[in-house]
Amino acid sequence: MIDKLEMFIALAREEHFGRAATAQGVTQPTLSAAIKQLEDQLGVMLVWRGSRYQGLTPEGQRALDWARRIVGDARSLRQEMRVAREGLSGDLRLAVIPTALTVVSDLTAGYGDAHPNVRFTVQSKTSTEILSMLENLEIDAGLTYLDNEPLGRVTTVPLYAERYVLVAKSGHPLLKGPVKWADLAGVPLCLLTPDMQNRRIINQHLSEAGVQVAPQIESTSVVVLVSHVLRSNWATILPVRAAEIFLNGDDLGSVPLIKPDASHVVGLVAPHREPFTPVLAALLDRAKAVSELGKA
Amino acid sequence: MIDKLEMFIALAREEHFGRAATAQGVTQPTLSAAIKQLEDQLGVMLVWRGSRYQGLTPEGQRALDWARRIVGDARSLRQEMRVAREGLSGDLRLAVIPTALTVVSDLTAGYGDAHPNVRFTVQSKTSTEILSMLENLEIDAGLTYLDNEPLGRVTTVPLYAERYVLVAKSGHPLLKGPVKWADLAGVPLCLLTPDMQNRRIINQHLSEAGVQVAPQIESTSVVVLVSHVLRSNWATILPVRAAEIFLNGDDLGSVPLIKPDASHVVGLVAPHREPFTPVLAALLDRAKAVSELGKA
DNA sequence: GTGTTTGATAGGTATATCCTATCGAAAGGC
DNA sequence: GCCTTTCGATAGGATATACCTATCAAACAC
Repeated sequence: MIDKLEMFIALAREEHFGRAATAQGVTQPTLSAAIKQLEDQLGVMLVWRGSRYQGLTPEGQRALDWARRIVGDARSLRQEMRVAREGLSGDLRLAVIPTALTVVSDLTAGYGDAHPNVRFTVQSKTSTEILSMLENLEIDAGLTYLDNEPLGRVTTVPLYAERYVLVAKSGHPLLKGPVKWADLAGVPLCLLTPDMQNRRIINQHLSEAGVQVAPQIESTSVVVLVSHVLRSNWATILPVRAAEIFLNGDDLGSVPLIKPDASHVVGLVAPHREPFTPVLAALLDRAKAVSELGKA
Repeated sequence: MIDKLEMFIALAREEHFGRAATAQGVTQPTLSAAIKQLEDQLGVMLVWRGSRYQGLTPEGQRALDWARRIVGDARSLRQEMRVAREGLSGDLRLAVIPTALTVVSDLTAGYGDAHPNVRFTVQSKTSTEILSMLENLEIDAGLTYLDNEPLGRVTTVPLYAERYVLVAKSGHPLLKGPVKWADLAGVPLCLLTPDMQNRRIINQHLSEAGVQVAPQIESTSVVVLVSHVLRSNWATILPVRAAEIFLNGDDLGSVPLIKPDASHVVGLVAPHREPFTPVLAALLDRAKAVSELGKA
């Protein structure tokens, strides 16, 4: 039963029998049979059938919610028993927005010492991807914005409030002192791609300041932005936490962006499943410990 | 996996391999093997083994919590799919304290008309039995006291506040007007057995009024109490809701018990499992509709 | 039309499940 | 102290389930 629910979740995620089967490490006929058996046992059709996958029926959608919960709880049970057996261990899968990647080390630093048997897997993803991966049980926790987009049924630990700086090569004319958002009109910029929430936030502040931008370079990676800034006169806008790792040498400079003094809360999100698994509970504790904001 | 968790729950409940196997409709070797496989899969010992059942290990206790949740959710999934298939139907298992048995018809009256395919099974149980049956998934909801004993993780809908009356054969000298608890010293009484919470509540009020009682008749059934009252000069103490069904004729009389004007809240309790199954959600709605108290 | 993609079907084999029968250890009766 | 009963584990065998490979039929792309 639980195996079939896992396959059902995989099918809903991949929207493709063959891919879902591969993801589950079985062959396509096995997965097809499993879905059919699930439908027989539940007595309802879960998937619209044509010659190809055509989405879930309404019942399938409701069943998916239960399946996610049941499978998630079953994994929690197994994990908790493994912890009882061999102490905190296993793999903790994180997905993180690009501008918060440097914060991961704040979390792992203390954690890794205390629990050397816990491995971390960190992926860089957009905030919407993070939420959907959380739903699909593909990650255990995420690091993303807490105050902007609807989050769903999750536990959150606020970590810090993003503040923005303009980053450019040393000597750039705007690096003299704090820069207003409105001053950026006409400044050549490179920014994250518009599917990233950070970019949407920046767009919003720019447009509120009456500035139109058409960045010459867009990327999903902060490293790409900074390396372009280093080799040209382009500037970029980054949260302080994302920028400071590049500011050790003399090549780059940064100044605060003001008016408004924008601030967006970033924090840890995890599925809300009481009680938390020990590995996740330890991560949440660690997050609360390093948080700059009020304890949740 | 889920079947094994069901067997594990049954074993924890019955504390006996053979009985648990019977309860699950399998033979004892099958259940023994299932538990052993569960232990192998989880990699921990769940049950203290001797030549007989000796309780759960600490890991077994934790696993039991998860097992209850997983099995409960799996049942919810199946029930919700059945409802999607054939409308509200199935069996709704209730356990009720004896003094609230007459209230069940308030709930079922409207419910049965709207959903004729839902069957009710109603058992009379003590409040502690109700909570443990709720935990063990043996019932879907209960009717019990809400304000006295710790309830655990459940949803509650308050229904009414119990008020107490003295019930005796017409002509009994105490039936002239309201009776104080303190007036009951020396009055021959028959009461519920001390394992019932109602009796503990009554004992408390009596002892606070300085009255010692040693009932000649104790029973777990209100009917037994009333039939004794009818045939003798004994009196009994009952909540109004439990007494009024017997007060239609002229044979019995009742007067309020005052000083203090005791009041204890009775209501519906159900496992807290979001979202609720449709059948249970309908019952909770019905309970809120007939509640005399503030809506929860 | 032709080739490709996609999910369903068929058939065979390994595995898992569940039963009956029986055993050995511990507990209980007298 | 010995005998009986209770309880859970074990053994062996029949049945059901799960999963694979190979193949098919329908829909789509061009």
